[in-house]
Amino acid sequence: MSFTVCALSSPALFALIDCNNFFVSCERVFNPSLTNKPVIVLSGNDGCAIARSNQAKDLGVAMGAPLHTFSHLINPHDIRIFSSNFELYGDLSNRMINILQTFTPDVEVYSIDEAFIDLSPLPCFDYAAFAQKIHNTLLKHIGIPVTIGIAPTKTLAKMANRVAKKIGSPFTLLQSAPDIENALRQTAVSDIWGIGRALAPKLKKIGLYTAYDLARKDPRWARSVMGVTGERLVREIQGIACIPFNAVEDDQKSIQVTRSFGVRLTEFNDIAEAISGHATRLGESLRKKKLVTPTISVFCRTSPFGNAPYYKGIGVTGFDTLTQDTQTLIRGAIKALQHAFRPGHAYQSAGIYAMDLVKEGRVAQKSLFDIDLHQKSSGCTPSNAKRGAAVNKAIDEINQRIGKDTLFWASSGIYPRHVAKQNRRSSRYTTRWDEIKLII
DNA sequence: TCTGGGGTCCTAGGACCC
DNA sequence: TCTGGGGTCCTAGGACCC
Repeated sequence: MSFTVCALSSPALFALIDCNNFFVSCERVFNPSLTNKPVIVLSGNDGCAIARSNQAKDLGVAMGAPLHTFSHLINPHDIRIFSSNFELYGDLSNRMINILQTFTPDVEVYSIDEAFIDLSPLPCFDYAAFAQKIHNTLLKHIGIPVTIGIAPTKTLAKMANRVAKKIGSPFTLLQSAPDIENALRQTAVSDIWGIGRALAPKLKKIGLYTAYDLARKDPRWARSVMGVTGERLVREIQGIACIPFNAVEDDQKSIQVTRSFGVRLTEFNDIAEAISGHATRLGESLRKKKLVTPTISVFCRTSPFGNAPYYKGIGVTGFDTLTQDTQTLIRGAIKALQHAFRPGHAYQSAGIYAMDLVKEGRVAQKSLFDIDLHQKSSGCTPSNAKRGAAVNKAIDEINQRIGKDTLFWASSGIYPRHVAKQNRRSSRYTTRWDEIKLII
Protein backbone atom coordinates (compact mmCIF):
# COMPACT_ATOMS: atom_id res chain seq x y z
CA MET A 1 0.00 0.00 0.00
CA SER A 2 1.39 3.37 -0.85
CA PHE A 3 0.81 6.38 1.28
CA THR A 4 -0.23 9.59 -0.35
CA VAL A 5 -0.31 12.71 1.67
CA CYS A 6 -3.78 14.10 1.50
CA ALA A 7 -2.93 17.75 1.60
CA LEU A 8 -6.19 19.61 1.79
CA SER A 9 -6.98 22.32 -0.67
CA SER A 10 -5.34 25.31 0.93
CA PRO A 11 -5.62 27.70 2.48
CA ALA A 12 -7.07 25.63 5.29
CA LEU A 13 -7.85 27.22 8.62
CA PHE A 14 -9.18 25.46 11.69
CA ALA A 15 -10.34 26.62 15.09
CA LEU A 16 -10.13 24.33 18.09
CA ILE A 17 -12.56 25.20 20.87
CA ASP A 18 -11.48 23.54 24.10
CA CYS A 19 -13.26 23.87 27.44
CA ASN A 20 -11.06 24.89 30.33
CA ASN A 21 -10.83 22.12 32.97
CA PHE A 22 -14.20 20.99 31.64
CA PHE A 23 -15.50 18.73 34.41
CA VAL A 24 -14.46 21.23 37.07
CA SER A 25 -16.11 24.04 35.11
CA CYS A 26 -19.33 21.99 34.97
CA GLU A 27 -19.30 21.63 38.76
CA ARG A 28 -18.75 25.36 39.11
CA VAL A 29 -21.73 26.24 36.91
CA PHE A 30 -24.12 25.06 39.62
CA ASN A 31 -21.91 25.77 42.60
CA PRO A 32 -20.38 29.24 42.41
CA SER A 33 -18.73 28.79 45.80
CA LEU A 34 -16.15 26.68 43.97
CA THR A 35 -14.85 29.70 42.06
CA ASN A 36 -11.15 30.30 42.68
CA LYS A 37 -10.99 27.18 44.89
CA PRO A 38 -8.91 24.08 44.24
CA VAL A 39 -11.40 21.58 42.79
CA ILE A 40 -10.78 18.00 41.66
CA VAL A 41 -13.07 15.58 39.85
CA LEU A 42 -12.35 11.89 40.38
CA SER A 43 -12.58 8.95 37.99
CA GLY A 44 -15.13 6.18 38.41
CA ASN A 45 -14.90 4.41 41.76
CA ASP A 46 -13.37 7.65 43.10
CA GLY A 47 -9.99 6.32 42.02
CA CYS A 48 -7.88 9.13 40.62
CA ALA A 49 -7.97 12.77 39.52
CA ILE A 50 -9.31 13.26 36.00
CA ALA A 51 -9.94 17.01 36.13
CA ARG A 52 -8.29 19.71 38.20
CA SER A 53 -8.94 23.40 38.56
CA ASN A 54 -5.93 25.65 38.03
CA GLN A 55 -5.67 26.07 41.80
CA ALA A 56 -5.49 22.28 42.23
CA LYS A 57 -2.85 22.05 39.48
CA ASP A 58 -0.82 24.68 41.33
CA LEU A 59 -0.87 22.44 44.40
CA GLY A 60 0.92 19.80 42.34
CA VAL A 61 -1.94 17.34 41.82
CA ALA A 62 -1.10 15.54 38.58
CA MET A 63 -3.55 14.31 35.96
CA GLY A 64 -4.42 10.72 36.80
CA ALA A 65 -2.96 10.89 40.31
CA PRO A 66 -4.61 8.31 42.59
CA LEU A 67 -6.66 9.90 45.37
CA HIS A 68 -4.51 8.41 48.12
CA THR A 69 -1.41 10.18 46.77
CA PHE A 70 -2.86 13.64 47.39
CA SER A 71 -5.42 13.03 50.12
CA HIS A 72 -3.09 14.71 52.65
CA LEU A 73 -3.53 18.00 50.75
CA ILE A 74 -7.32 18.03 50.87
CA ASN A 75 -7.95 19.48 54.32
CA PRO A 76 -5.02 21.90 54.59
CA HIS A 77 -5.87 23.45 51.23
CA ASP A 78 -9.63 23.02 51.37
CA ILE A 79 -9.68 21.09 48.10
CA ARG A 80 -13.23 20.33 46.95
CA ILE A 81 -13.51 16.77 45.69
CA PHE A 82 -16.22 15.39 43.39
CA SER A 83 -17.06 11.98 42.00
CA SER A 84 -17.55 12.15 38.26
CA ASN A 85 -21.03 13.10 37.06
CA PHE A 86 -20.98 12.22 33.38
CA GLU A 87 -24.70 12.67 32.98
CA LEU A 88 -24.26 16.36 33.81
CA TYR A 89 -21.06 16.80 31.78
CA GLY A 90 -22.52 15.09 28.74
CA ASP A 91 -25.62 17.24 28.81
CA LEU A 92 -23.66 20.50 29.11
CA SER A 93 -21.38 19.30 26.31
CA ASN A 94 -24.38 18.79 24.01
CA ARG A 95 -25.63 22.28 24.78
CA MET A 96 -22.23 23.73 23.91
CA ILE A 97 -22.21 21.97 20.54
CA ASN A 98 -25.70 23.25 19.78
CA ILE A 99 -24.52 26.78 20.36
CA LEU A 100 -21.36 26.31 18.26
CA GLN A 101 -23.55 25.13 15.42
CA THR A 102 -25.35 28.46 15.42
CA PHE A 103 -22.04 30.05 14.32
CA THR A 104 -21.33 27.60 11.48
CA PRO A 105 -22.54 24.16 10.40
CA ASP A 106 -18.92 23.05 9.99
CA VAL A 107 -18.42 21.74 13.52
CA GLU A 108 -16.54 18.52 14.23
CA VAL A 109 -17.15 17.19 17.72
CA TYR A 110 -13.81 15.77 18.78
CA SER A 111 -14.47 14.85 22.40
CA ILE A 112 -16.75 15.70 25.30
CA ASP A 113 -14.95 19.02 25.77
CA GLU A 114 -13.46 19.85 22.37
CA ALA A 115 -14.65 20.70 18.89
CA PHE A 116 -13.00 21.79 15.66
CA ILE A 117 -14.50 24.40 13.37
CA ASP A 118 -13.54 24.62 9.70
CA LEU A 119 -13.01 28.30 9.00
CA SER A 120 -11.99 27.97 5.36
CA PRO A 121 -15.53 28.18 3.90
CA LEU A 122 -16.12 31.39 5.84
CA PRO A 123 -15.09 34.69 4.30
CA CYS A 124 -11.84 36.07 5.59
CA PHE A 125 -12.63 38.30 8.51
CA ASP A 126 -11.61 39.37 11.99
CA TYR A 127 -10.79 36.05 13.66
CA ALA A 128 -10.07 37.66 17.01
CA ALA A 129 -13.55 39.15 17.15
CA PHE A 130 -15.08 35.85 16.00
CA ALA A 131 -13.25 33.88 18.71
CA GLN A 132 -14.17 36.43 21.34
CA LYS A 133 -17.81 36.19 20.36
CA ILE A 134 -17.82 32.39 20.62
CA HIS A 135 -16.09 32.60 23.98
CA ASN A 136 -18.53 35.17 25.36
CA THR A 137 -21.62 33.39 24.05
CA LEU A 138 -20.65 30.04 25.60
CA LEU A 139 -19.79 31.71 28.88
CA LYS A 140 -23.08 33.57 28.96
CA HIS A 141 -25.40 30.76 27.84
CA ILE A 142 -23.75 27.72 29.42
CA GLY A 143 -21.36 29.20 31.97
CA ILE A 144 -18.32 27.29 30.70
CA PRO A 145 -15.08 29.13 29.85
CA VAL A 146 -13.33 27.99 26.68
CA THR A 147 -10.03 28.63 24.93
CA ILE A 148 -9.77 28.90 21.16
CA GLY A 149 -6.77 28.17 18.97
CA ILE A 150 -6.78 29.00 15.25
CA ALA A 151 -4.20 27.73 12.74
CA PRO A 152 -3.83 26.24 9.22
CA THR A 153 -3.79 22.61 10.46
CA LYS A 154 -5.53 20.75 13.25
CA THR A 155 -2.25 19.93 14.95
CA LEU A 156 -1.22 23.60 14.88
CA ALA A 157 -4.69 24.62 16.11
CA LYS A 158 -4.10 22.33 19.07
CA MET A 159 -0.77 24.01 19.60
CA ALA A 160 -2.34 27.47 19.34
CA ASN A 161 -4.84 26.41 21.96
CA ARG A 162 -2.04 25.35 24.29
CA VAL A 163 -0.25 28.64 23.77
CA ALA A 164 -3.43 30.57 24.58
CA LYS A 165 -3.98 28.61 27.78
CA LYS A 166 -0.38 29.18 28.79
CA ILE A 167 -0.60 32.94 28.44
CA GLY A 168 -4.10 33.03 29.92
CA SER A 169 -5.73 34.37 26.80
CA PRO A 170 -9.11 33.15 25.49
CA PHE A 171 -7.69 32.90 21.99
CA THR A 172 -4.53 32.58 19.90
CA LEU A 173 -4.14 32.83 16.13
CA LEU A 174 -1.17 31.14 14.47
CA GLN A 175 -1.20 32.12 10.83
CA SER A 176 1.95 34.03 9.89
CA ALA A 177 5.20 32.10 9.52
CA PRO A 178 6.96 33.97 12.37
CA ASP A 179 4.05 33.32 14.77
CA ILE A 180 4.02 29.63 13.88
CA GLU A 181 7.78 29.33 14.28
CA ASN A 182 7.63 31.05 17.63
CA ALA A 183 4.96 28.62 18.87
CA LEU A 184 6.94 25.64 17.56
CA ARG A 185 10.01 26.81 19.48
CA GLN A 186 7.99 27.13 22.69
CA THR A 187 6.45 23.67 22.44
CA ALA A 188 8.22 20.58 23.76
CA VAL A 189 7.96 17.52 21.49
CA SER A 190 6.08 15.70 24.23
CA ASP A 191 3.39 18.42 24.12
CA ILE A 192 2.61 17.96 20.43
CA TRP A 193 -0.76 16.39 19.71
CA GLY A 194 0.05 12.84 18.63
CA ILE A 195 3.34 12.45 20.51
CA GLY A 196 2.79 10.25 23.52
CA ARG A 197 4.66 8.34 26.17
CA ALA A 198 6.55 6.09 23.78
CA LEU A 199 7.56 8.54 21.06
CA ALA A 200 8.61 11.49 23.23
CA PRO A 201 11.66 9.79 24.83
CA LYS A 202 12.60 8.27 21.48
CA LEU A 203 12.66 11.70 19.82
CA LYS A 204 14.55 13.28 22.69
CA LYS A 205 17.18 10.59 22.40
CA ILE A 206 17.69 11.57 18.75
CA GLY A 207 18.14 15.17 19.88
CA LEU A 208 14.71 16.54 18.99
CA TYR A 209 13.48 18.54 21.96
CA THR A 210 11.02 21.08 20.58
CA ALA A 211 8.32 21.03 17.95
CA TYR A 212 10.59 23.31 15.95
CA ASP A 213 13.32 20.64 15.90
CA LEU A 214 10.82 18.10 14.61
CA ALA A 215 9.28 20.46 12.06
CA ARG A 216 12.69 20.82 10.37
CA LYS A 217 12.90 17.10 9.66
CA ASP A 218 12.09 15.57 6.31
CA PRO A 219 8.64 13.91 6.37
CA ARG A 220 10.19 10.85 4.70
CA TRP A 221 12.56 10.55 7.64
CA ALA A 222 9.55 10.79 9.99
CA ARG A 223 7.90 8.02 8.02
CA SER A 224 10.78 5.65 8.61
CA VAL A 225 11.07 6.42 12.32
CA MET A 226 7.45 7.09 13.34
CA GLY A 227 5.32 5.43 10.68
CA VAL A 228 2.58 7.02 8.59
CA THR A 229 1.11 8.87 11.54
CA GLY A 230 4.52 10.41 12.17
CA GLU A 231 4.87 11.57 8.59
CA ARG A 232 1.43 13.12 8.76
CA LEU A 233 2.28 14.79 12.05
CA VAL A 234 5.47 16.37 10.71
CA ARG A 235 3.64 17.73 7.67
CA GLU A 236 0.92 19.09 9.95
CA ILE A 237 3.37 21.09 12.05
CA GLN A 238 4.99 22.27 8.80
CA GLY A 239 1.64 23.84 8.00
CA ILE A 240 0.34 21.31 5.48
CA ALA A 241 -3.09 20.11 6.55
CA CYS A 242 -3.25 16.30 6.34
CA ILE A 243 -5.85 15.42 8.94
CA PRO A 244 -9.22 15.85 7.29
CA PHE A 245 -12.18 17.64 8.78
CA ASN A 246 -15.24 15.48 9.44
CA ALA A 247 -18.37 17.46 10.15
CA VAL A 248 -20.43 14.30 9.77
CA GLU A 249 -19.72 11.74 12.43
CA ASP A 250 -18.55 8.38 11.12
CA ASP A 251 -20.41 5.31 12.26
CA GLN A 252 -19.04 4.08 15.52
CA LYS A 253 -16.98 0.91 15.22
CA SER A 254 -16.97 -0.41 18.77
CA ILE A 255 -18.61 0.05 22.14
CA GLN A 256 -17.25 -1.02 25.48
CA VAL A 257 -18.69 -0.97 28.98
CA THR A 258 -16.10 -1.38 31.71
CA ARG A 259 -16.22 -0.73 35.45
CA SER A 260 -14.04 -1.26 38.48
CA PHE A 261 -15.81 -2.94 41.37
CA GLY A 262 -16.33 -1.09 44.64
CA VAL A 263 -14.70 -4.04 46.41
CA ARG A 264 -12.61 -6.97 45.17
CA LEU A 265 -14.79 -9.90 44.08
CA THR A 266 -13.96 -13.60 44.14
CA GLU A 267 -17.28 -15.30 43.37
CA PHE A 268 -18.48 -16.02 39.85
CA ASN A 269 -22.03 -14.99 40.64
CA ASP A 270 -21.03 -11.55 41.88
CA ILE A 271 -19.06 -10.88 38.70
CA ALA A 272 -21.87 -12.30 36.58
CA GLU A 273 -24.20 -9.71 38.11
CA ALA A 274 -21.78 -6.95 37.15
CA ILE A 275 -21.40 -8.31 33.62
CA SER A 276 -25.14 -8.63 33.28
CA GLY A 277 -25.45 -4.94 34.17
CA HIS A 278 -22.72 -4.05 31.64
CA ALA A 279 -24.53 -6.06 28.97
CA THR A 280 -27.70 -4.11 29.78
CA ARG A 281 -25.85 -0.80 29.31
CA LEU A 282 -24.37 -2.14 26.06
CA GLY A 283 -27.84 -3.04 24.77
CA GLU A 284 -29.18 0.42 25.61
CA SER A 285 -26.25 2.02 23.87
CA LEU A 286 -26.58 -0.14 20.74
CA ARG A 287 -30.28 0.63 20.43
CA LYS A 288 -29.81 4.33 21.02
CA LYS A 289 -27.15 4.47 18.30
CA LYS A 290 -29.13 2.12 16.03
CA LEU A 291 -26.28 -0.39 15.84
CA VAL A 292 -26.12 -4.16 16.00
CA THR A 293 -23.24 -6.46 16.87
CA PRO A 294 -22.21 -9.89 15.62
CA THR A 295 -20.14 -10.74 18.68
CA ILE A 296 -19.14 -9.69 22.18
CA SER A 297 -16.08 -10.30 24.27
CA VAL A 298 -16.02 -10.21 28.02
CA PHE A 299 -13.10 -9.86 30.38
CA CYS A 300 -12.53 -9.99 34.10
CA ARG A 301 -9.23 -9.07 35.66
CA THR A 302 -7.37 -8.59 38.89
CA SER A 303 -5.68 -5.32 39.82
CA PRO A 304 -2.49 -4.64 37.84
CA PHE A 305 -1.13 -2.98 40.99
CA GLY A 306 -0.25 -4.68 44.24
CA ASN A 307 1.50 -7.95 44.93
CA ALA A 308 -0.84 -10.65 43.72
CA PRO A 309 -0.03 -11.98 40.23
CA TYR A 310 -2.01 -10.26 37.50
CA TYR A 311 -4.71 -12.27 35.80
CA LYS A 312 -6.97 -11.30 32.94
CA GLY A 313 -9.41 -13.75 31.43
CA ILE A 314 -11.22 -13.19 28.16
CA GLY A 315 -14.21 -14.97 26.67
CA VAL A 316 -15.94 -14.43 23.35
CA THR A 317 -19.48 -15.20 22.21
CA GLY A 318 -20.63 -14.93 18.62
CA PHE A 319 -24.29 -14.58 17.76
CA ASP A 320 -26.03 -16.27 14.89
CA THR A 321 -27.66 -13.01 13.90
CA LEU A 322 -26.55 -9.46 14.52
CA THR A 323 -28.18 -8.32 17.71
CA GLN A 324 -28.96 -5.40 20.02
CA ASP A 325 -31.28 -7.39 22.28
CA THR A 326 -30.43 -7.12 25.96
CA GLN A 327 -31.54 -10.61 26.86
CA THR A 328 -29.41 -12.13 24.09
CA LEU A 329 -26.45 -10.00 25.12
CA ILE A 330 -26.76 -11.02 28.78
CA ARG A 331 -26.95 -14.74 27.91
CA GLY A 332 -23.93 -14.40 25.62
CA ALA A 333 -22.01 -12.38 28.17
CA ILE A 334 -22.52 -14.92 30.97
CA LYS A 335 -21.43 -17.68 28.61
CA ALA A 336 -18.29 -15.72 27.70
CA LEU A 337 -17.59 -15.00 31.36
CA GLN A 338 -17.55 -18.74 32.05
CA HIS A 339 -14.50 -18.92 29.77
CA ALA A 340 -12.86 -15.84 31.27
CA PHE A 341 -13.38 -16.63 34.95
CA ARG A 342 -10.90 -18.69 36.97
CA PRO A 343 -11.57 -19.29 40.64
CA GLY A 344 -9.01 -18.20 43.21
CA HIS A 345 -8.52 -14.60 42.11
CA ALA A 346 -9.61 -11.34 43.72
CA TYR A 347 -11.11 -9.54 40.74
CA GLN A 348 -10.92 -5.77 40.43
CA SER A 349 -12.88 -5.04 37.27
CA ALA A 350 -14.82 -6.55 34.40
CA GLY A 351 -16.04 -5.33 31.06
CA ILE A 352 -17.78 -6.16 27.83
CA TYR A 353 -16.81 -5.14 24.28
CA ALA A 354 -18.79 -5.15 21.08
CA MET A 355 -16.75 -4.72 17.90
CA ASP A 356 -17.42 -4.78 14.16
CA LEU A 357 -20.65 -2.87 14.71
CA VAL A 358 -23.10 -2.58 11.83
CA LYS A 359 -25.79 0.03 11.26
CA GLU A 360 -29.25 -1.34 12.04
CA GLY A 361 -30.68 -0.89 8.55
CA ARG A 362 -27.70 -2.38 6.79
CA VAL A 363 -28.00 -5.82 8.31
CA ALA A 364 -26.49 -8.38 6.00
CA GLN A 365 -27.75 -11.89 6.40
CA LYS A 366 -24.98 -13.96 7.85
CA SER A 367 -25.93 -17.28 6.32
CA LEU A 368 -28.74 -18.93 4.45
CA PHE A 369 -29.53 -20.81 7.61
CA ASP A 370 -29.77 -17.79 9.87
CA ILE A 371 -33.20 -18.60 11.14
CA ASP A 372 -32.58 -22.30 11.69
CA LEU A 373 -29.34 -21.59 13.53
CA HIS A 374 -31.00 -18.97 15.60
CA GLN A 375 -33.77 -21.30 16.64
CA LYS A 376 -31.32 -24.03 17.50
CA SER A 377 -28.96 -21.95 19.59
CA SER A 378 -31.23 -19.64 21.47
CA GLY A 379 -34.68 -21.07 21.07
CA CYS A 380 -35.60 -17.67 19.78
CA THR A 381 -37.95 -17.80 16.82
CA PRO A 382 -38.45 -14.76 14.61
CA SER A 383 -41.66 -13.95 16.41
CA ASN A 384 -39.79 -14.21 19.70
CA ALA A 385 -37.19 -11.84 18.32
CA LYS A 386 -39.90 -9.36 17.49
CA ARG A 387 -41.30 -9.71 20.97
CA GLY A 388 -37.79 -9.16 22.36
CA ALA A 389 -37.50 -5.90 20.42
CA ALA A 390 -40.83 -4.76 21.82
CA VAL A 391 -39.73 -5.61 25.36
CA ASN A 392 -36.49 -3.66 24.90
CA LYS A 393 -38.38 -0.70 23.54
CA ALA A 394 -40.83 -0.71 26.45
CA ILE A 395 -38.05 -1.00 29.03
CA ASP A 396 -36.03 1.76 27.37
CA GLU A 397 -39.02 4.09 27.32
CA ILE A 398 -39.96 3.44 30.95
CA ASN A 399 -36.39 3.89 32.15
CA GLN A 400 -36.04 7.01 30.04
CA ARG A 401 -39.17 8.55 31.49
CA ILE A 402 -39.02 7.46 35.12
CA GLY A 403 -35.32 6.91 35.69
CA LYS A 404 -32.42 4.61 34.87
CA ASP A 405 -32.92 1.02 36.09
CA THR A 406 -36.53 1.52 37.10
CA LEU A 407 -36.88 -1.80 35.25
CA PHE A 408 -33.82 -4.04 35.18
CA TRP A 409 -32.95 -7.66 34.53
CA ALA A 410 -32.88 -9.80 37.66
CA SER A 411 -29.55 -11.32 36.54
CA SER A 412 -27.97 -7.95 37.32
CA GLY A 413 -28.72 -8.54 40.99
CA ILE A 414 -31.14 -7.01 43.44
CA TYR A 415 -28.41 -6.03 45.91
CA PRO A 416 -25.29 -6.31 43.73
CA ARG A 417 -21.92 -6.38 45.48
CA HIS A 418 -19.94 -4.87 42.60
CA VAL A 419 -21.31 -1.33 42.76
CA ALA A 420 -18.55 1.27 42.50
CA LYS A 421 -17.94 4.01 45.00
CA GLN A 422 -19.50 7.34 44.02
CA ASN A 423 -19.63 9.11 47.34
CA ARG A 424 -19.26 12.69 46.25
CA ARG A 425 -21.29 13.07 43.11
CA SER A 426 -23.04 16.39 42.59
CA SER A 427 -26.66 16.50 41.46
CA ARG A 428 -27.60 15.81 37.85
CA TYR A 429 -29.14 19.25 37.66
CA THR A 430 -30.08 19.27 34.01
CA THR A 431 -31.29 15.71 33.42
CA ARG A 432 -33.27 14.63 36.52
CA TRP A 433 -36.40 16.32 37.72
CA ASP A 434 -35.78 15.26 41.29
CA GLU A 435 -32.26 16.68 41.27
CA ILE A 436 -33.06 20.07 39.84
CA LYS A 437 -31.45 23.02 41.60
CA LEU A 438 -33.71 24.61 44.19
CA ILE A 439 -33.31 28.24 45.15
CA ILE A 440 -35.06 28.83 48.41
C1' DT B 1 -6.82 0.34 52.46
C1' DC B 2 -6.79 3.33 48.00
C1' DT B 3 -4.75 3.45 40.84
C1' DG B 4 -11.02 5.29 35.29
C1' DG B 5 -13.46 4.55 31.21
C1' DG B 6 -14.20 4.93 26.27
C1' DG B 7 -12.55 5.40 21.82
C1' DT B 8 -9.44 5.26 17.03
C1' DC B 9 -5.79 4.00 13.94
C1' DC B 10 -1.65 1.46 12.51
C1' DT B 11 1.46 -2.50 12.13
C1' DA B 12 3.50 -6.98 12.19
C1' DG B 13 2.85 -11.55 11.62
C1' DG B 14 0.25 -15.72 10.71
C1' DA B 15 -3.14 -18.26 7.89
C1' DC B 16 -4.50 -19.11 3.63
C1' DC B 17 -4.82 -18.97 -1.41
C1' DC B 18 -3.14 -19.44 -6.20
C1' DT C 1 16.54 -34.53 -1.32
C1' DC C 2 15.15 -30.53 -3.52
C1' DT C 3 10.75 -26.75 -1.63
C1' DG C 4 8.69 -19.62 -4.86
C1' DG C 5 6.57 -15.56 -4.91
C1' DG C 6 2.89 -12.69 -4.38
C1' DG C 7 -1.34 -11.43 -2.67
C1' DT C 8 -5.38 -10.87 0.82
C1' DC C 9 -7.49 -11.20 5.15
C1' DC C 10 -7.59 -11.45 10.03
C1' DT C 11 -5.96 -10.66 14.66
C1' DA C 12 -3.43 -9.13 18.60
C1' DG C 13 -1.05 -5.66 20.42
C1' DG C 14 0.86 -1.05 20.52
C1' DA C 15 0.29 3.76 20.46
C1' DC C 16 -2.30 7.58 20.70
C1' DC C 17 -6.33 10.58 22.20
C1' DC C 18 -9.70 12.74 25.84
